[in-house]
Amino acid sequence: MKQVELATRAHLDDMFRPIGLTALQYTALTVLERHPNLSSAQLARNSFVTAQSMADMITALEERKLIVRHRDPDDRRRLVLALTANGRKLLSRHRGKVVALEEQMLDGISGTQRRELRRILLACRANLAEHPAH
Amino acid sequence: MKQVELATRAHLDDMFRPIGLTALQYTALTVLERHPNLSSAQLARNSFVTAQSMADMITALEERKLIVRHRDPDDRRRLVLALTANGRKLLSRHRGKVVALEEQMLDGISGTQRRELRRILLACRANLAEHPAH
DNA sequence: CTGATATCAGGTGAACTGAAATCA
DNA sequence: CTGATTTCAGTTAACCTGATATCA
Repeated sequence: MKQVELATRAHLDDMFRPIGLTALQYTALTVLERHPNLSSAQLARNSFVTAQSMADMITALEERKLIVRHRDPDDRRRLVLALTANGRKLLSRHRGKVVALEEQMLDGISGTQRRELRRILLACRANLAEHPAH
Repeated sequence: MKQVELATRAHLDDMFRPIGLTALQYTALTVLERHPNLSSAQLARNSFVTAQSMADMITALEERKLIVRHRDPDDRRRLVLALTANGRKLLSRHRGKVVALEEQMLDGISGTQRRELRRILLACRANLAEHPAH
């Protein structure tokens, strides 16, 4: 599992190095695309990392003008995240290459098996979250 | 994939923190158990990392007297790795807990599906290694 | 000479803990 | 007061590149 993740990240890092983005930053953007108006803390929980870990990435993406943050008027503690037009443009510009990489990784694996893989990974994640590591 | 790996490592790190071992160090020991007499460079390739990255871990394990290194008489460049009695004892002492964690992670997933998962992960790794990220 | 192994030195990304401020 | 969010500061594990020495 780790080796697949490592290899995938190396490929993605190569892909995004020319535009100065890491694999994880790109991934965070795609999460924000699917789930708009998350706070940094929610995004961290979604990614199973601490709020502090997520903060660095958020700051970098904000400096690159790919996301913006604004206070939630209903809960003034929360800083809601949103993609900018720049962020959306960047995603659509690179989506094809990322899909192609996914296709390379899953070459020879049927649609049924891909759905099975997805289901099993989600189950593993849930099973490990039940008795959290401390 | 990354989240499952992260959660697994967090659990393993908690499990081995009392004896001052990281999850990856434990994993390296299990690899050496299954494949005795590997060199550090072979172990690195096996794990898809550079020889330099592996070196730190090897040094730590040697200092802990869990492995020993000795020159291969047939090829005096190679430093062959072997588990010590201490290393083997440590593995057998903790195997049960690690198997239990694996069981927790795979709870509700059938034997057939587990074999499928393994096969797919190996295929993904091979597919990503074909056009390496330089 | 080329290529593999090991090692030394230095650097980075991406996670962590701890502590403090803000606010529901 | 308790609990969630955000932020500041410092730390760590586990990677990396580059250079060098040994040896097949």
